[in-house]
Amino acid sequence: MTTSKQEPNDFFRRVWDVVAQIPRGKVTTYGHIARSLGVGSAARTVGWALKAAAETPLPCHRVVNRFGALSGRMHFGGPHIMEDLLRSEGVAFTDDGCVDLGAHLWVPGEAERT
DNA sequence: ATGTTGACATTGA
DNA sequence: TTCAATGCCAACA
Repeated sequence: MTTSKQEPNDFFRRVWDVVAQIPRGKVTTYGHIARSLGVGSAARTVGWALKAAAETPLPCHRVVNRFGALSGRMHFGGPHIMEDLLRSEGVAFTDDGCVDLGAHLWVPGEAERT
């Protein structure tokens, strides 16, 4: 008790849980994560969770916006960090500098299919 | 304490 | 078809 409730609410934890399940070389989008959580519209909050996840061991660099653009690359401590990380994992980029979702888009739940 | 912003997405007109 | 408004949750001013 006491007070301490420093840990974030379940929402953040759920987002982190999904992000932690993203396989290497794959990427997912905020909307798919939000949908997997059951909210579907809280994509913005998912972004917040990722920002918090920036200080966690979660592969937040595998999460991009719906266009496959590395929206949060600026929060990694370096604008090229995210891109370099994804490339290092075997992710392909388009001429637009976005991730090839058509080749690396991973959806939560599809992998849980026992 | 309240209001606004923010790593977005979806729906409505 | 394209443009605008709304929804969600948390942190910051």
